Amino acid sequence: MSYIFNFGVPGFMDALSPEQQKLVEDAGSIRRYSHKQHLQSRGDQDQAFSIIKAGSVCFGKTDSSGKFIALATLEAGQCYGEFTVFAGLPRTHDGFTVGETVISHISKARFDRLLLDHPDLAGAIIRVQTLRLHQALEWIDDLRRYPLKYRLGKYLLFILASADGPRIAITQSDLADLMGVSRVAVSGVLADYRARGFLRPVYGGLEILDSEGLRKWLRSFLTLDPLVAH
Amino acid sequence: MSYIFNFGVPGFMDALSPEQQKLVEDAGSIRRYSHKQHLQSRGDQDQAFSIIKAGSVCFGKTDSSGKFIALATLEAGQCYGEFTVFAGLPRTHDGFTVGETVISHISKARFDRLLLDHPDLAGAIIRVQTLRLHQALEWIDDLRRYPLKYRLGKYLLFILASADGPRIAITQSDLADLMGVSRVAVSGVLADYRARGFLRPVYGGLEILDSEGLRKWLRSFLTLDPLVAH
DNA sequence: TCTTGAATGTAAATAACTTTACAATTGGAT
DNA sequence: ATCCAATTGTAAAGTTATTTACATTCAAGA
Repeated sequence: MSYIFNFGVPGFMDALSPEQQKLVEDAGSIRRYSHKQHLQSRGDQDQAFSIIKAGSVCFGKTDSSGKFIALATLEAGQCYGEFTVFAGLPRTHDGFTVGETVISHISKARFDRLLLDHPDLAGAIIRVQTLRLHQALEWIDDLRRYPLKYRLGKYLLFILASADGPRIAITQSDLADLMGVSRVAVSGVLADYRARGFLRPVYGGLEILDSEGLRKWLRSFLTLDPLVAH
Repeated sequence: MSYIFNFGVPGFMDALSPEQQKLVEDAGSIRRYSHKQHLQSRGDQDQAFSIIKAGSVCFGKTDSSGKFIALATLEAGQCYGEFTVFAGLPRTHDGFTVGETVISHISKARFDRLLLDHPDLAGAIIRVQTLRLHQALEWIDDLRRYPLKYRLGKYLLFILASADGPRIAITQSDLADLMGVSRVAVSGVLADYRARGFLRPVYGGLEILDSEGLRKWLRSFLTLDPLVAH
């Protein structure tokens, strides 16, 4: 899984040359975490740029009523903490590990120095942040324009593209958190997809049976969406 | 009005030093437009960075069914075209002028050279793009978490903050386009706000009567929102 | 002053989604 | 082999927003 607004957009590390990658990786200090360990809370003032070396991290926000909405689950190779380092913001999301996780942390001070010493990093950063902003605005349009019935299908195709088989390992509850809707709503859409022969729910995941059929069906609704056009 | 996801975030020009502003402004060529003149369509391949010198520009997307959803209306002093210049993307939105408008255009080639000659511009760009991304993610959370009843109030407070009086000049239809909902829904929420004494609809706009009352009322629902906390 | 297009207010039927609830199924642990 | 917690399927009632429709109000121009 990845930034759910961020499919098709390279992570920071991918946007860097091998030499730049080494520079950034060497600047960090390694820490290990167990499953479901708390990493940060929205509002925390610590500032650091972090690279996930193994495992994954789920980010989201919980309001006072206890409702959690996930923004993304980042996996090994991806980074977070850009907001604190690039814009000086406090932590914008709650974060916790999913599975045994290893993370390399770079303090803001150290990252700032890295950027001063290697101004060529700026180009990659601008490009990636701009692509992410673009994806975020596309997502906002999707949210306001299309019902869950179509958004979920689009999302599943994205997940499938980065999966290595027709099986997607995600519970309907987690899927609901990521789409920002109730589990019942997800369950209903999946039942509809099953009836159409697009997929088959299995315990703890989904098996996509006809991704091309799903894509074709979506294309007739999500008319201005090149991502589904593929 | 401004980027509706972007309140509190400086525009590019605001983030630059006076010398940098002059550099960027001097690089552009001026063009004049009449009211409701088409500027660009989603998918256009031309690449340029543009600064609105007078008037304003409305950006949004229209799908094949004809449904238009606005992203933002930018006013004098604000810029657009970052996606084409910073990330090489085609135009992401349809754009048209609102009122007599004057725009300064800088070609991508010229902007690239500007950035090469003045690498100190990169810091401001990174910061602004990161802040915008942050605002976009906050907006996404709002969309998924809160009903229109609360989102609209939050938006009105933002508009009010950059207005010079209690009167906001925007029709309910335009408000609906900006919120991505139907005019009827906006009308209903405004009727509710009127009943609560927060505002009074006037022809072609709104008159805010009790912004502090509205803020207080919102605060009890939008619990994790510092913007309303103010 | 009168006309006219734009904007507003409101109602009714429908669609999308939520919350709550409960039964059935699954897979791992003892 | 059995238990148990997690997951899934589904139903019902309520909320939010949509679409369509129509009457009313407003402001600007003839």
